[in-house]
Amino acid sequence: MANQLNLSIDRSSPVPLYHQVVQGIESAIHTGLLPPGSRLDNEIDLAAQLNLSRPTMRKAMDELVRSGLLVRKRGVGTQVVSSQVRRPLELSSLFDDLSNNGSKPTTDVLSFSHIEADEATREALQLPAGAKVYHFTRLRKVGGKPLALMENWVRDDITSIDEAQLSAQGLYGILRNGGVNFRLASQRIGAMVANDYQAPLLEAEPGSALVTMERTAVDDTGRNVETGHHVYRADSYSFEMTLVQR
Amino acid sequence: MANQLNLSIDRSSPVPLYHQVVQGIESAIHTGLLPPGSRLDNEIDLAAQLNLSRPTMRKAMDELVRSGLLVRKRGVGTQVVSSQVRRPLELSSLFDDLSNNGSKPTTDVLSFSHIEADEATREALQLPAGAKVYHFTRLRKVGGKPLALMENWVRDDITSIDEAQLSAQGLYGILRNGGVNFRLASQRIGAMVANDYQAPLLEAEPGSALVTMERTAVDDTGRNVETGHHVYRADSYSFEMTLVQR
DNA sequence: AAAGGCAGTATGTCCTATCAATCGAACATA
DNA sequence: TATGTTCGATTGATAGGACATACTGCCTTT
Repeated sequence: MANQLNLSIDRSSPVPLYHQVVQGIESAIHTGLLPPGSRLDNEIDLAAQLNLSRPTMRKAMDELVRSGLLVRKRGVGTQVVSSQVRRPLELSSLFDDLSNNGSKPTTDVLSFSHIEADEATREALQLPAGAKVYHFTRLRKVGGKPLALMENWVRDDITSIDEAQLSAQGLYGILRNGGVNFRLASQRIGAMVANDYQAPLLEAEPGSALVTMERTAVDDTGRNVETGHHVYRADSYSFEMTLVQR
Repeated sequence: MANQLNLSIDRSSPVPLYHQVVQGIESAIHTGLLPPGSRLDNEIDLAAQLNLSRPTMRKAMDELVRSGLLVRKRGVGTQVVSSQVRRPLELSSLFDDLSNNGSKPTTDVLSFSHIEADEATREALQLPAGAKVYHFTRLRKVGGKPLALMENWVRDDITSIDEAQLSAQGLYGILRNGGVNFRLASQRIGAMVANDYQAPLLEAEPGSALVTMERTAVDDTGRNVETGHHVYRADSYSFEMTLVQR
């Protein structure tokens, strides 16, 4: 059952070969060339078809398995997951998500200060006593409708931040431009009801449901760069993710 | 800077070598032998110290990077993430999580039926018209306090389920015993306020905040085995996870 | 006809080997 | 002094081979 997924591999491209394969198979799945439930050729044949080594092919398939598009079973084979899977939850910012989605998010900076970190912030960002941080609250709107209320604390020894930047682009964009390479974030998602401060800002009724998210992000040098408490209107936002068995 | 993380690798063990390394480094981090922020020896030296090949060592470190315990930087090295990271969100059930946590969860089966799947369920489980499913609602308590209200639909062509089983153990345990190997799940987390049906069952005030979760789980043959809508008391439950940059 | 064993097939693990890309610091130069 | 520049160190990518293990279906045996 040779399913010709005529991918073209460009060896002069700076994109790693395994990643080209990932993209090729992803698009084959999305275009329907590889329908849900269909079986792929075995790793060795696929590698031979594309003139790749088996480890390279396996690395590509590993990624696809981890991202939830494929399932593998020893002795049997590899097949496309039957249902439409969603993108796994990746390390990205709300601003990026909305922008990639074609929306045009806007940001109101509600407060901005450069202050000495309190104990909780020092704990979250692993800062010594007396260290200063940027502290600000923002209201994110999309299509004129408020979506999220965000409060953040950012260490100040990486790049400087001002109010104008925060209005124009997302926090993660600013920090990336400042040379920060994010590697991971730990976050906690919960729920609460809108209080009298949040409700009018989000143009919601007091007592309506909000999704809460607390996040601390770490860069490639191991520093805790940023921590924040965000709330989202529950009727406009939820977290989608794909979990993969290890 | 040779940090002797005197791991012992047992080549006769059925546990893969790379996984032994993962466990060894994990425990070294948790016991403080590898303090946060410390740098590991380079991959080649580590591999030599443990008499492993570099790819095997790399595979182990890949897992640790993906799980958020290590950060790597080309040309520089690998170091332990400074903060205490939480376990990444894995494919597990609430029952397992609570049991592993030392709690003793109990389950009240509120309703149980074996019915023809409605359209939404057929869509979620990719079932043909006329297929039957198990449908049930459960109330999960821990320490006598209600925590979660769960409604599930399970395809009936894998293993049979009855009310007694559901009272005694978690759904995932039943299905695993029935030969199901879960591979992935896609889920969506949001928020709502407790309605008049949910509130008394959860012993919460109507209008209090609930965390909502919808999940569909897929097994190693690509079948959508189970889908469910769960709500949790927001004051007792939240989702913690670690996101890793790809 | 049912049960058990066997072989084929596919993924899982592990190895040696080599080159590329990138970072940081030491060094040389204007 | 300030600014490039080179180079060692380290991770990233790719190749190809060997053997292990698990699943499926077929065939044999009872």
